[in-house]
Amino acid sequence: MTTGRPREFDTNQALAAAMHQFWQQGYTATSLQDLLKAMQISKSSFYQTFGSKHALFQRCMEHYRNTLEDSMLAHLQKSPSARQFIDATFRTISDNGQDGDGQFGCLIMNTASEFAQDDPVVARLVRTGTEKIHTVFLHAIKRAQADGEIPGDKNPEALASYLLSSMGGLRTMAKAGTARKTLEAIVKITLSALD
Amino acid sequence: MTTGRPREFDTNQALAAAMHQFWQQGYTATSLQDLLKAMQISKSSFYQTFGSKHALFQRCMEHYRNTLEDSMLAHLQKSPSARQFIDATFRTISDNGQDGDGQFGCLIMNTASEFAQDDPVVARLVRTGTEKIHTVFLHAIKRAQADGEIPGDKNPEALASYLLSSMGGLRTMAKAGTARKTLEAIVKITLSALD
DNA sequence: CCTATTTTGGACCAATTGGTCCTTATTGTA
DNA sequence: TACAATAAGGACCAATTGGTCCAAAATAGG
Repeated sequence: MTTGRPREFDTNQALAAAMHQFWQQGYTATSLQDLLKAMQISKSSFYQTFGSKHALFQRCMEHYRNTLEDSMLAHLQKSPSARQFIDATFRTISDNGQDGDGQFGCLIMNTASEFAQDDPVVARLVRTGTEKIHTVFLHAIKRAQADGEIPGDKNPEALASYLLSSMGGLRTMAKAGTARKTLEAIVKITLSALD
Repeated sequence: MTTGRPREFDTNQALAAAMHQFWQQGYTATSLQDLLKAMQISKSSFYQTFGSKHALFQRCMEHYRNTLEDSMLAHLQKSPSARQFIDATFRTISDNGQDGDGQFGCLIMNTASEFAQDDPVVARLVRTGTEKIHTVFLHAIKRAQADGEIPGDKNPEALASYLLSSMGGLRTMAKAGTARKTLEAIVKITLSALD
C-alpha cells in the first residue's frame, strides 16, 4: 500500500464551506471562483476531490439535509415536550430571521425554488430532503398528540406537511427582509392551527 | 414630428414573454439567448427597447406584480364573499400546483429566494410586490371580519402576513412536486387558522 | 534514498456570458 | 420623391463560464 502526498485541506471543512456558499448564493449564481475562494482549495484539488460543480452540489445538499435532520432530532430529544420543540423550532426562525444563517432561507427550499423539476437529480434531492424534515415533524406531532398537547383527531401527516410548508414560507419571508415582529406574528398564527 | 420605421413586435407581448421566462427559470439561469427566443425579437431591438437584462427584469417584476394584483382584486370583487375569495385563492394554488403557471411558484417569492438582499433594487421590488399582495389580503380579511366570516378579535395585519407567508410556502411546495392531495391538506389546515 | 503515488499550481481551453456598434431596411412626412 | 427618424440584422467584443491537463512538489514504504 502506497500513500502519496497528503492533502493540505480537510474534506469535510471544504464541503461545509461549499454548502454555505450554495446556501447563500444558490447553485447557478455561485461560480467556480466563488467556491474555490470559500473552500480555500485549488482548482485541481477541487476537480480531483469533488468531480464537478454539480456533483459537489449534490454532496452539499446531502450534507445540509443530514445536518438539519441531526440538529432537529437533537433538539426534539432534549426538549421537555414535543409541542415545545415545534414551537421553539418556529420561534428560532423568527428570532434569527435577519442575522446568521437564517437570512439565507432553507437550502432545500431555495433549491426547489431554483430548479423546480428541471433537473431530475436535484428534484430527487429536494424530495428526500423535504421528506426527512417531514418525518421529524411527524414524530414530534405524534408524540405531542400522545401527550395531549395536540388534539388527537387531527391528521398527523397533514399537520406535518403543513408545518413543512409553513416553515418554507416563513424562511422565505425572512429572506425577503420581513420585520421580526411580523415574523413573530406569523409564527403565532401558524402554531395556533395546532390547537 | 417624424416617425421612422415601426417596430415589428408588440412591446407588451414581448414583456409578457420575458416575464414568463424569468418566472420559469429565474433571473440568473435565464440567458439573453433564452430571452430573445422567448420574446422573438433581435438583440438590437432588445437593447434598444429594454436597455439591459437587469432593466427588463425590473419591468417584468412590475408587470407580474400588477397582473397579480389586478387578478386578485378582480376575483375579490366578483366573489360572493371575502372569505370565499381567500379560500378560492388557496384552492386554486393546490389545484393548479402541478400544471400551468402554478408549477413555477410565485415570481416575487422566487426572486426573494434567488436574490435575498444582495441587490438593493431587486430587494425593493420584492418588498413592494409582497406589500401589494399583503394589502389585497388585508382588504379581504377586513371585509370578511365585517361580515362575520372571520372572528373580529383577530389582528387583520397579522392574518394578512400569515396568508402571504403561507401562500409562498404552498407555492414552493407545489414547485417541489408535492402531490395535489398533500397540497389540499395543507390548504385546509392553513385556512382553519382563520376560524 | 529512491520510487510509486498522490496533491497541487497554473497554463490552457472551447463555449457562453451580457453588451456594443455599424450597416441596412423600412417607414411617415415635408 | 427625398429625407429624417427609427428598427432590425448581425458582426464583433472582452470577460467569465465550467472544465482539462501537465509538470512540479510532497509524502510513505521498500
